[in-house]
Amino acid sequence: MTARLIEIARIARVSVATVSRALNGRPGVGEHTRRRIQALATQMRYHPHANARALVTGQIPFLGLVVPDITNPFFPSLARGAEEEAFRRGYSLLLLNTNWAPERLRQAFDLLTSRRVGGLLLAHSIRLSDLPGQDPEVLRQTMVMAGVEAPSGTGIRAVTVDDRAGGAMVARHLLEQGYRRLGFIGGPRQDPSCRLRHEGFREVLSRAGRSRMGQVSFGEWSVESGYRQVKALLARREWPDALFAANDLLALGAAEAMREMGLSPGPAMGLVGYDDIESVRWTAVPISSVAQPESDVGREAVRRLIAMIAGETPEPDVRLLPRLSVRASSRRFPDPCPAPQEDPQ
Amino acid sequence: MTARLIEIARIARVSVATVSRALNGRPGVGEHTRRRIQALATQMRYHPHANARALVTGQIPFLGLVVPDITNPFFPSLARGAEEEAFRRGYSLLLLNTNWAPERLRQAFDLLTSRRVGGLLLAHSIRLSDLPGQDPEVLRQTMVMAGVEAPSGTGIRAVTVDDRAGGAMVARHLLEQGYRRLGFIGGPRQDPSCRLRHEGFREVLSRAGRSRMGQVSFGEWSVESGYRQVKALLARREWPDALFAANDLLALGAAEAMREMGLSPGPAMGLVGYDDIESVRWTAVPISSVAQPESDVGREAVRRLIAMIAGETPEPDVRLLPRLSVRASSRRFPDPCPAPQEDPQ
DNA sequence: CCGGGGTACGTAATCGTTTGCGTGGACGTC
DNA sequence: GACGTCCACGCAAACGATTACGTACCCCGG
Repeated sequence: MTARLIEIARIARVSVATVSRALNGRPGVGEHTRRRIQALATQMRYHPHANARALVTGQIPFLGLVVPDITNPFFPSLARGAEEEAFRRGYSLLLLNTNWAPERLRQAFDLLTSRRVGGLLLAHSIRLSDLPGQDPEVLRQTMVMAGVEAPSGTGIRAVTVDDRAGGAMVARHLLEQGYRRLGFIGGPRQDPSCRLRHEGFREVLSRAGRSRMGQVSFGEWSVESGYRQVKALLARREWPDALFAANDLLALGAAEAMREMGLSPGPAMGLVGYDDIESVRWTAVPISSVAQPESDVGREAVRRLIAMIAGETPEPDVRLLPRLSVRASSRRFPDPCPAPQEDPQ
Repeated sequence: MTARLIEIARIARVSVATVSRALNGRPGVGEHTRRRIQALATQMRYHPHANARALVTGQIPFLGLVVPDITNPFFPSLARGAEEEAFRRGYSLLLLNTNWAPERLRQAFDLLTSRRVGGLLLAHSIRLSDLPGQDPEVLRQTMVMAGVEAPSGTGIRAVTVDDRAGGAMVARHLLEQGYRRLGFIGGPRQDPSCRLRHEGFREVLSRAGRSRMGQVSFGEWSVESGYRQVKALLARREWPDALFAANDLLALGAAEAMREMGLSPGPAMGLVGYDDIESVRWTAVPISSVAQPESDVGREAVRRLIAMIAGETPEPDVRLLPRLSVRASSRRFPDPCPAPQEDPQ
């Protein structure tokens, strides 16, 4: 048990009000007694009771981070950035792993209404139907989307990554490397990320001449799907000479399919993935991939959320830029000036 | 703003005490008024104010999970298991990422003294010197180690994974596959995990005949170190015909070194790693590895922590068993009866 | 000598619950 | 008809802080 305010007050022969003022640096306390009280407090190992303080001030020093699956490597980095920023500002971060269960998503909002958290960071794609009977005005003031678009029309703040720009980067890179016909394999056709990555990719290609666009195919976000899509693609007459896989799982499956056809990613057929997960560095031919600034997403989202809770108007929404990690799977020419070791361990 | 007890009370024309009793299912309320109040509560969207309740009951519905780096794939799985179990029991899980800074570790304990959390899950190797001036008795009642040994002599509860058994499994597997001289490459010599994995490995070998033990070497937990250790090993006269890398980063480096020497993991030279991170599935030759039951560690640790907080005596410490994922890097003979697809995506 | 203003502190209300204790009425028993 | 029991409910004190307001005192100017 740590000491209470009242115990310090009794020993110092003053009222609790004075002790509170002294320790919080508020005016209205003599310099002498202030020192005396502070000394006493550290000596008695006083720590303010966070709950009691929260009850009266109305400030809740907790933020909730809602993720579908913390095991997915995108989220730990996001969590790391968010946690760091939150702690710096005196907040603690709650982890909520919904495991994709709508039920768990509801519980996350309950945390808001039961005042366990002061705000919510949603790194979880949601539909409007997932917000049943929540006051939209409240949501707008206590929620920030992190890494996903806000449901349209809700006016909820969001910090996202520019998927369209990512897709465009890939297209430009592949063209620069001299690839001629660029194919695309994706996840679910209606998934926003998938759609935007595809659009960015396509736009660059159409500016470079329509003939550059190879086959396009969609499926799921899985290794298996990547494998199947590539197998199907390579069964046709005309092959692309490079592939953009809209996520790294797809890319891993694609690489495997290519290998089985006696084709290895690289000069013969370029391959670029998306997300830059660890695994793509360790395939037989390391796979190029678009890296997302997950930590920054977390950090920026927290900054906005805290500002909103404090009643300030947060900075406007941002769309952070991804970065392309070029590896052997999409290098047609040996690097002219060998860059300083891209993947140092 | 959600409704308060007092507002419900006014409308129902009863006292707050009655409302509280009605909603919490406590006796002392007539069946009729109880229904009336419950109906009113749901209609008015009442949610109890967790903080206020916590203040009077003294129960704090938060647990802290302290990890050095959530980005390390061991911890998300642990966090997942812990979060799931905690939520099931009505607790929320705080994420504390120390980033290895002792300063941040101190802050974690402050959360305990300032009553922000009711207990701490430490998935973070610590020394006694990291617990400065903490009352050891308090720690024993509010902390559980998860995945790491407790500092000896502290009597702190711990849920760990049996590293010695893991090492032994590897040795037995390699011998079964017909490998003759087994080498070992490790992380820091004084690291407990490294030491135990080595001991388990060594014990099995010495029972199988001293001659089975090849070279042993230590370094750091990194790809780079694995690479260097293997290069050094293969510079000697007598080669082992299989290697146990005490963690997967080392194994990845080892595989790379072997490849550079024109040697690929498999029948020619066996290789087994430890931790079973995603990346080892995607190397040119997929690498066998010892998988740890991280989720179970988290879950079991939470169960014990909650029991302790509730004043019950928790179940005794456990040492969970790891599981070996056999892949091509350590298969000398083709699988006689092809098991049902080990790594389905 | 009186009054005004500033300083240093205490008193008490407040945040939203839970809970021990008191009380009035209905009901049953002798 | 008096008395004891129970039940359903209200009253008020907690929990541990913050903070508006009141008050005693000192100092200084007119």
